[in-house]
Amino acid sequence: MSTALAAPDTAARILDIAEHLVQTRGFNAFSYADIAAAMNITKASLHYHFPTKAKLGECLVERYQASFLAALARIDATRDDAASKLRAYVGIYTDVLKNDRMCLCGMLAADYATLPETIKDRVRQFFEANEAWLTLVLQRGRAWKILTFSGPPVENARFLVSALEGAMLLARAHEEPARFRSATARLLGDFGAGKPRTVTRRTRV
Amino acid sequence: MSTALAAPDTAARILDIAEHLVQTRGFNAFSYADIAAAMNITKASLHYHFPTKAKLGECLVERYQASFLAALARIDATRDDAASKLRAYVGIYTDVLKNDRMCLCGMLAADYATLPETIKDRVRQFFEANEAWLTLVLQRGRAWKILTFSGPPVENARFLVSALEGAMLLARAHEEPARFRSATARLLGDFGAGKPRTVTRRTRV
DNA sequence: GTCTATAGGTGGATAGAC
DNA sequence: GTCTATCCACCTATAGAC
Repeated sequence: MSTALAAPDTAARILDIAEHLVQTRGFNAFSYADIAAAMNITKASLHYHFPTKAKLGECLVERYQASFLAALARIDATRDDAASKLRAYVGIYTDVLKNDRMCLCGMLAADYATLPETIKDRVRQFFEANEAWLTLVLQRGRAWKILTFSGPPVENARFLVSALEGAMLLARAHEEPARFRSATARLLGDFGAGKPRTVTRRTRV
Repeated sequence: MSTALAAPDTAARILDIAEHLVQTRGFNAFSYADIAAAMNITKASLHYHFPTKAKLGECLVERYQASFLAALARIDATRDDAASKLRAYVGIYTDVLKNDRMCLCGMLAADYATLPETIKDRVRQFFEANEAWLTLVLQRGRAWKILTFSGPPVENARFLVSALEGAMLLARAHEEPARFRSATARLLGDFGAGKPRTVTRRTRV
């Protein structure tokens, strides 16, 4: 939120680069050497800021979740109805994919079995926070007759998260971001949160 | 299809173990040493059967796709209506997850950026074959008024695949296979392919 | 086909100078 | 905070004996 143009501190820059590497390659497919090369410093220097790769991973998820929760708070502050909130939520994922990245925690979910316990815990916590927020949005959206869906809100929230993560995963594998747009349009439509005004044309049958 | 009880040949056993490792840990988180230890042979012996890890990966996807296509052919041969076919298709994924495995190609989709080109090609081919089969099922299912959905069949097929992969991914991270069941029930219901008779109880609102 | 032995590289991590 | 230098474990892969 600061308007200062000061260069980010070293720890933050390390996290930026590591985050990008994990989101594109996975936790087991990047090394301290990769980060060091990108920053023009040595591997040893990295260990001063993050003693182990496990610690680095923990900080990575922690920061990612904080930034995600901040985005959710902004949505709550700026969007009135549940449909608009849902569209904004999907928009977060869309922005992530725009940079050819997978969701950090979606990627870590694939690496899950190989992660240190501390990181596993934080990944689960990330998804639970997402589901909790979505559950509230769905509950209220249905109560106010803005959103339409059947079944318990929490199950629909979980379905939304997994469908979005899966759509990101496949869109990346096909190198076709358009597949993600198609999936989200369908998802939002199912919940009665589509945006008919800005849709270019609606395919019929 | 043979009824012989002969021990599988070495190459096949290697593939079995490698497949399990990739499905649980990912392509970059297993080594020849892991396979060698599980088989009580040396790493060098593995290289006789699969000269490089890239070749091993190719054979892995090739075999997986062949077995998947065979399963689809069995569905076509034994199931009449599109709804039943769709449920059987979801059943394949359910069986994979039962062994605490992720779909092989779903896992490789996460590792995608780090894969050799030859494996990338095969992964995409796997998903395209799935989408093609599903597209046909959806087309005919709607034509015969057995399945209900809106939009082009191919987009719905893609949505199904990505939603299933995402549901597997998240169910594994939460260590709760029940989440996958919930997601598939919802998916099948959306397409009018639910199985109301065997559902224990249907949650209402 | 499987072994021993080894090459050549990279992984995360540490010690200690500056 | 960053460096050089180094450690040891592990990686994929090969050569050549059996």
